Amino acid sequence: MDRRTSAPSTGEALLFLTDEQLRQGIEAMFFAYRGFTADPDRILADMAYGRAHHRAIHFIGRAPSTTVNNLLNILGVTKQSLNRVLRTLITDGLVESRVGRMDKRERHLTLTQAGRTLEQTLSDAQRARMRAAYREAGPEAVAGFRTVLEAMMDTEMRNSYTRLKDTAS
Amino acid sequence: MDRRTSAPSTGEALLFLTDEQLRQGIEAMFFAYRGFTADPDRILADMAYGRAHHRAIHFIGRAPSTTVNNLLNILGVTKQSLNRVLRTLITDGLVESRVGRMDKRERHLTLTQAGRTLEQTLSDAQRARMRAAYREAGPEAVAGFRTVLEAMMDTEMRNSYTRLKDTAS
DNA sequence: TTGGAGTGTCAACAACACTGACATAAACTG
DNA sequence: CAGTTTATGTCAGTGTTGTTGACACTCCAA
Repeated sequence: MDRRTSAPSTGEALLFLTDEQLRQGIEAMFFAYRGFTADPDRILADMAYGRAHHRAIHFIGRAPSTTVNNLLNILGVTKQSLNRVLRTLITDGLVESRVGRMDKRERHLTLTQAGRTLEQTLSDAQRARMRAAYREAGPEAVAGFRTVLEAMMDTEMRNSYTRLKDTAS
Repeated sequence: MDRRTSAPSTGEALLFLTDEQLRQGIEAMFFAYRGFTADPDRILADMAYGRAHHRAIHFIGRAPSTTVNNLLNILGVTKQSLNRVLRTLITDGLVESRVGRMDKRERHLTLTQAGRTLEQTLSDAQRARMRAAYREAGPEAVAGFRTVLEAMMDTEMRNSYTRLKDTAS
């Protein structure tokens, strides 16, 4: 292997990473993400929905009764962009929007039964691919996979990610 | 909510993967990919270019003298979509298009000096993040990361990926 | 009461993907 | 050579998803 170590200033091992190694990682992310989204995209193509709808449905299903603002932070888009998506989902009866009890400005978003059904269909497809990849790679690889991905996130995204992970029970 | 998935029927290692574990992997991909593209996106936002230009520049720089058709296969977009991007890059003097010697129907694409400069700027930013993530995660995690990503790709993409990896030397 | 936060909406626009149709030149094939 | 296929370019139209900017409304808190 072309990995060399030298006297580290801290306690950590000092990793020398060639541009070539990094570029392979970059390309791996590019090609893998295409596969990652391919299955839900195929399903959504037949409906009037796209990837943005999938994301909204996923995170509403994940954290029911979440507010619009919370969803905005997770998705990292403008409220105008999210609103367009939410409006279609609400009028199509996939998402329910309830005025908050405490703070009546807030809207709490929950999947309807139809929304849960679609969410299930989409995530079944995505999980199937993820499961196959995990099985093929093995548990140690999966742990490494998760570790690198977490290190690659921006701080705020890592916070969102961790918060979701911890509220999972 | 600790539903177990079915076990593999063959003699492979028996991995029990809960829906929750898989969902965390899905969300990790989502958040990490945002970070992955954030730095080049920021740079490109100031110019008249977007992510599509970055991808074209990356793969032309990676495989100089590649043909349009080859690039189409790698990027997985329509020729109309790619052509729009290539046209701007060529007229802006970042990419050179030469008629093939053997087959004069083909156009061979190469980065100009200006193109290489931009490519360097963009990939420096992306590599910096990748390097930081790799260092933080450690070599075993990196190996696992790559293994899982490869397993997640569609077959054709994995072929493209491997071909690029092997021609790197 | 005033200021600000949370939300919804309108309009305009840009990036990037798609389909469909057509044109051109070169290469291949019978 | 004639006909077909391949590689590429281009035009026109459309859809999804993102952006700004502006404005209105409700409600909370100082």
